[in-house]
Amino acid sequence: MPAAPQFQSEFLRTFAARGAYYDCSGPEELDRLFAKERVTAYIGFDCTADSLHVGSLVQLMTLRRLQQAGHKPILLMGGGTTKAGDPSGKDDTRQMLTSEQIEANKQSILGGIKHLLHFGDGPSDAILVDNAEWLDRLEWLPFLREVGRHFSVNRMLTLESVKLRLEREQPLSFLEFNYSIMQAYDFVELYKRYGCRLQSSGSDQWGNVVSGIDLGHRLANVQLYGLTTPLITTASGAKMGKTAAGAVWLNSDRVSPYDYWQFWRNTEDGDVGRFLRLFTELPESEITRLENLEGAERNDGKKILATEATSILHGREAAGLAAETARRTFEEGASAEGLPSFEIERAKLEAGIPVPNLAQMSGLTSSTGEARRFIQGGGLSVNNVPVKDVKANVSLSDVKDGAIKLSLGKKKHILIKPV
RNA sequence: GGGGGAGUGUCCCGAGUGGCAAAGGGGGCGGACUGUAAAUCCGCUGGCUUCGCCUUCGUAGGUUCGAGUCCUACCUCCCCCA
Repeated sequence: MPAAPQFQSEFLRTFAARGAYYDCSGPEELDRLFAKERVTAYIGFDCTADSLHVGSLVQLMTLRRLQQAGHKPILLMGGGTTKAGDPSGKDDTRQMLTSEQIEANKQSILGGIKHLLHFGDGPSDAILVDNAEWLDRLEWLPFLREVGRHFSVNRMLTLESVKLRLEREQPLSFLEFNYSIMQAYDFVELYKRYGCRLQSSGSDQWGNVVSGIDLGHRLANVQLYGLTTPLITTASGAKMGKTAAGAVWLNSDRVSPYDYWQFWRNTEDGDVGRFLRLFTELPESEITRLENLEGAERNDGKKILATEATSILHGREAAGLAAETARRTFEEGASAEGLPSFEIERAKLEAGIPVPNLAQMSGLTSSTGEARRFIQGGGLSVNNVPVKDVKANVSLSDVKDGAIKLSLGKKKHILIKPV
């Protein structure tokens, strides 16, 4: 990672101090620009799924910080680029999505991140645009003559995303090959429409950002800038936010605020300070204090990280609720109300249900076979007591305080409520 | 258009001689130890009405008591030639 320069402007200084800085085109000039005027900057997100996940959080935080520093963020939804598919970081061609799916994804993504930015007409209010607005309408030959002539295939072949596919002898369709041209075109289009001067992105998009800057010179005779953030990995080197259960999604219907809070609560020791800087807005002095706590006190830092990060995404109330549910569950061992629950007919329970079936029905395990294996490994508990026998039953007599607490390991719990 | 090669457990990579629920990794999950951490060790990592049955090796057929393994056609991809 390149060392961050000594920035003068408020925004870039904070950006770097928070650990979000990776690289930048023309750092001195961009710094002067930020010091002198309100900068319009954009970040694009593709609509490949119905929710973003924590991998995009650094980018979202960048938009938020721009806004807080009085600049103007543009949230670009890639309704158009998604129709091509970004080859970056993918071995295989993505499945082609229909326009309807893309539109539905877009709406869903927006719903999940609405707390993060303030949209409107004010000077530093965020703008929402969809690149399908212009990309959908392009005409093949005029586009090639106006824009395509500025792209050298020789250079495009050296783009990381393209090179990787070629080296691995993985297919790269012509459709995908055009992705970086579209992204470059977006940048110039946003300059023309909104005076956008800066594109921020993850470091993996650097090649595409630079293409946009070049195109700005050629089509609009303007100096555009790029600012990238580092790829966030955990202290043990794993890509953040991917588990077997899937990505840590931002939309609450995929990952509940409680589970989201838990995700941050389980941060490795070595990541606490870094994550507090990146994903919360606490002052540096407080972060320094938290990251220097020793031993078990480190958990205090993790709880604050969890609550702050959850607040930014889901609001302070939901975060507080998640924190309280976690406290009751882990620190008091109680069957806290806020845990996920599953309702079952009283009559069925009265007759007695084998534990593996109940685990499967409630969604705690994906199959009865899996539940059986967990029982054999001692990983499944009823009311905090490990189940010993695969054939064990639960019935009404196991109901305590209106529910049976079924647990998978120490962290996953579900309340079975008879109705 | 011609020639050569590849597609394996739906997380990924990858062995596989006609008897295979299919080696080995990585990743993930569970247990022990802890602090809801890391490291380490152990276990699990197709489904079910589980001492048994069912479904899996690109797709569809065929040969065989038996097919991931052999044959045929098709699909997708890679490489070379044109």
